[in-house]
Amino acid sequence: MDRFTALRVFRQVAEQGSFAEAGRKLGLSPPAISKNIAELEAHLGVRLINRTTRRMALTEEGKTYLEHVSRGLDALIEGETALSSARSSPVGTLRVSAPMTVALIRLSEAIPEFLSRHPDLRLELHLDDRRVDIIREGFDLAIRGYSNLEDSSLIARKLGVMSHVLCATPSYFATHGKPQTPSDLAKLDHIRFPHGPNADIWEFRKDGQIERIAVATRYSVSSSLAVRDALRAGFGVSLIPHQYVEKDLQEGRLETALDTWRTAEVTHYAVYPSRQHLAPKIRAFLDFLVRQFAYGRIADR
Amino acid sequence: MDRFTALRVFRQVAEQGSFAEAGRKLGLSPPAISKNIAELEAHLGVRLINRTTRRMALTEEGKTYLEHVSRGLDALIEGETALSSARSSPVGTLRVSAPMTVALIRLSEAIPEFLSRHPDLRLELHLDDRRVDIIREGFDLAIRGYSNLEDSSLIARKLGVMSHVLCATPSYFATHGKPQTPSDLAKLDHIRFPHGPNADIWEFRKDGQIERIAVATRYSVSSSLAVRDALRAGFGVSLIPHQYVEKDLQEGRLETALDTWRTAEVTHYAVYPSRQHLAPKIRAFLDFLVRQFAYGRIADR
DNA sequence: TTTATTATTCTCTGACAGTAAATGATTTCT
DNA sequence: AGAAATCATTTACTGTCAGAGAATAATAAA
Repeated sequence: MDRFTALRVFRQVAEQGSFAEAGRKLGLSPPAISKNIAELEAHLGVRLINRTTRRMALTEEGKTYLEHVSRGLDALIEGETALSSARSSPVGTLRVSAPMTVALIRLSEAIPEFLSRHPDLRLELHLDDRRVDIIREGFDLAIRGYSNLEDSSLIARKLGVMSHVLCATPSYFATHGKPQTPSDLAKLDHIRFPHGPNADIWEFRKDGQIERIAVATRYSVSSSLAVRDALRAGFGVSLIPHQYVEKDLQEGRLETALDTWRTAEVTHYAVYPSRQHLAPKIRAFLDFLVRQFAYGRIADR
Repeated sequence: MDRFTALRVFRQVAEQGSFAEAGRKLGLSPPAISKNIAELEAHLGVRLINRTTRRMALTEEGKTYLEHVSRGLDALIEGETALSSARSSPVGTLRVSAPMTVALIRLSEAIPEFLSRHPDLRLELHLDDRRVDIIREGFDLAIRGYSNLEDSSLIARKLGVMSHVLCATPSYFATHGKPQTPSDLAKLDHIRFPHGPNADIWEFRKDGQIERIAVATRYSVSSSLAVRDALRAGFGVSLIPHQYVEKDLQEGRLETALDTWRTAEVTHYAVYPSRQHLAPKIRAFLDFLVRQFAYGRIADR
């Protein structure tokens, strides 16, 4: 028996005082009403409605049951309406995990405007270079710089690719010699960034040819911004996203090398649990991300 | 979709934190759990549970929905338990309609004991010689002295037969002459009781022979007890249930006539709306009635 | 690695909710 | 008064759907 409709029928009948009228309101045939009431009574073992063909009245038990049923149905319906706003517009709290540096470079400036565009949205942005378990920790979305996450049942939306450049200060190159081939790097000091796929091996590609350099380093630091600081201080060379050192290159603080070689790339993904019934708040943030990274790509020029 | 089970599944999954475990508790297979959740989400257009094969967590919307669902289901379950007592023992208020005189003769003495036997029962006994519409006026049961009520959809339980006697005061018979045949009644004063099938025609039967007397009367009164009072005052003759004048006959205040003729009978019925899911409180009162009328029949001897 | 558990998809089947037509009962209209 | 209309219910009947079973994919633990 479909209890839910039986209960709705019961309430409607009680309100209308008529089987036929209840049937009309609910879009059901009179036999359906009869059957629902009869089955509900059979299930409860209690007569709810005294009725002849012409008159009907709730029994005492029917009246008490009706009160509970009404409260129950109202709560359930209220629950649906509570969700209807979440289904149609971005509301609620959005929990997002993102790597520190990406967030600082790509997002943090634009977030205030994003939030002011969605006044009913609250954002919890957790900046963390860890690879978080978004289900366990309850994140709606995470940004990741890993490319090999297609296996999971999660959905990964590609946001953009960050090309890396090899660079150091002009003076460092002046004293240690500017490398002409990847193998020249062996003589230099490497600053290591432990996250990402290129932590311990730097790859350089040109014309189908691949050179791999083992990273030997005295300084490993898990933030690209700290890597940049070390570069600026003239400590050595490193691979770093072009974006992060754009200004330094323009203003001559840093200098690139091996420009003709293609090297490491980091592809950023937005990862979220499911494509089905994607909440508008997630949808909105996804769109925001895509826009931000697209804009960033132009700035990469 | 069966919303009721879907909601129960949803709550169980949320409580257990596992689809499989919820399935075990509810006696459903894993696919059934999956499907229920998926269909519920489809109906709402909202993702309620983020899940991989190994981990699951309610979404923000899922959490708010769960609260409503829990409240709703609790109310419904509470409603069922509220009825369970009414299904198993006589509790609540019992509304009964009965003719004044029958109630006084057969019931009122015994009712206190009946009520003390069922401490959770309240009785509203409406004494009214009217023929009430038990559905419209919300009675659980009515006692009627009419025999021709088999047509209705109501249930009629035969309680007992009251035989009538023709009587008057000895002095009345002395002055007006004691009737030897029904036709002798024409000369006497008739006290009329308007309810019942024998209001205007008195029938007398003997040996397959039927005599009918048209009642011509100056005094019609709708209570048998008032008829008795008029008889005692020597106003005339009347047909009255033997039971009502038992003492008067024993003590010589009244006297019967035409004893060899069979005359009017009133059959009393207990009438109630339905045999299906008969409430214990009604059941108990019915049993009480049957017992009372059976006892009364013995007293008729 | 293997093994075990979990969620999901697919296919299939029995049950069942609903409809239409017919019946019985009662009220209201003419 | 009778006739017509409305109402609840019963009886077939049908299309749908909820659930089980087997198979698959994903993940965690041993």
